[in-house]
Amino acid sequence: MKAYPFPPAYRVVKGRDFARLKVEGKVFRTKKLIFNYAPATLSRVGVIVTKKVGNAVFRSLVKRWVRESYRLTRPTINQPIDIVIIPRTSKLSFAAISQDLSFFIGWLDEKNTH
RNA sequence: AAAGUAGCACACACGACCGCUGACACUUGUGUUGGAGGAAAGUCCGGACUCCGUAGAGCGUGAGGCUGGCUAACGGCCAGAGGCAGCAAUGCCAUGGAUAGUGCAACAGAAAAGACACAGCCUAGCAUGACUAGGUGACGGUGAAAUGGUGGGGUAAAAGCCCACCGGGUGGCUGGUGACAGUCAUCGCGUGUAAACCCCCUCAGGAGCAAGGUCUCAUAGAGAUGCGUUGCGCUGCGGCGCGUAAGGAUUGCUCGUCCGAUGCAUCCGGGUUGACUGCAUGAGGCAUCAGGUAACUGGUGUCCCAGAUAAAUGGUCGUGCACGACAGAAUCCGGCUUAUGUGCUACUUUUUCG
RNA sequence: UCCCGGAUCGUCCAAAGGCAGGACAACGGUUUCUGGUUCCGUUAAUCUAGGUUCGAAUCCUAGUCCGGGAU
Repeated sequence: MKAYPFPPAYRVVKGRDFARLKVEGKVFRTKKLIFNYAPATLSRVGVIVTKKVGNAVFRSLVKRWVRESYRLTRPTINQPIDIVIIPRTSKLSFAAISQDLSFFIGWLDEKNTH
């Protein structure tokens, strides 16, 4: 049994889903990331990295960081939810992304219990 | 040792665990194995490949431009010629034609391509002048550029007018495949700009993988092909003119070509979304032998080496060091250009020591 | 990914290879008791680097940035 699998089903892929999350979803912001989220039947994640973040190499690295940190924190999500993560700045690191993501999930958990 | 010139190589490595992605196996969720670059970049050139049969012919337009070779092709590469820069190693050059023609050369300057006028110099005349006639040709605050240059002879004053050397044009001879070089004779020889128009030579049909092809699903009509018919006037019954229709299409224009109004018959197509395909065995890599100064070519052996589609290479730990620059494939190749870290080799100049 | 177009004062536009001009804006003055209007003046630019040319915003080459089209 795999501990932290991350198959393609766990990703937001369709352009329609991105548009739906943008219109119907709610927004949560930290200093470095923006989270668009909405309830779903299966928890999924998507990443949008704009050109102001950096060049192609760095954009691709940021996407890998986001996916890796999501893969590791996904078991802590209690309610199924779709998330689109949008980095806001070029001052990023893997540690910062992980910290913000787990903070967002903790905030979400607390909100649902109340 | 310092400064410089040219070329080549590498692009953090290894191991463990957790993940991503292609292929192949079988026990269908495991295993084995492959997984970014020298520039993947810019999209600046050249091709392959695909579609457009209204893609033909001519003109135009665009690109290239010393010579010979290489190449699928090129604006690329190699070997040379000439010129420029540098003490040198070496580097750079859109480098055909300015007597085929046209244009332009601001300001300044007498004059900017017409060698004339103006100013000057000289001679002659008598009216002795701010004069007339003739000779002369670059001397004259310029200018980016001034009618080949320097020196001498010559003359009334001068001038390729004459001579020597240098430069240039034309013709011959020699060497070279050739660009060109050398040499002899001859001509006293009217600027620059062709990255201005242009002339000459060479090349180019257009669009681009979001090209193009196949399938599924839903919706509802339009298209293709073939055959026939089509008005009026003249008539020698072959045709001719007018009209429908002085129209439309053909990715710059012309010619040429095609279409057209209506009836019948036959056939079934179009767009959207998604999937598959195009799509990785190639003008391929490596080794070696042969030919060639070289670029490159040929033979033999061997290898298969990314293929995604919100888009695959990351995270953690350990060890080592130079502590890791520029930077991410998207149809594929050959170049060019730009960005960029480290190391090595050869050569040049200068200095010091032996 | 493929294919196009552009870059001139702070802004919007001009400019046959020969002094970069106009409008608005800004600033200073004039007029007014003050402000506005009017009038006068000033400041201010050729995306960058090379090349051709006597001379480049203009011609050529390379780069940088911005914008557009094709799903």
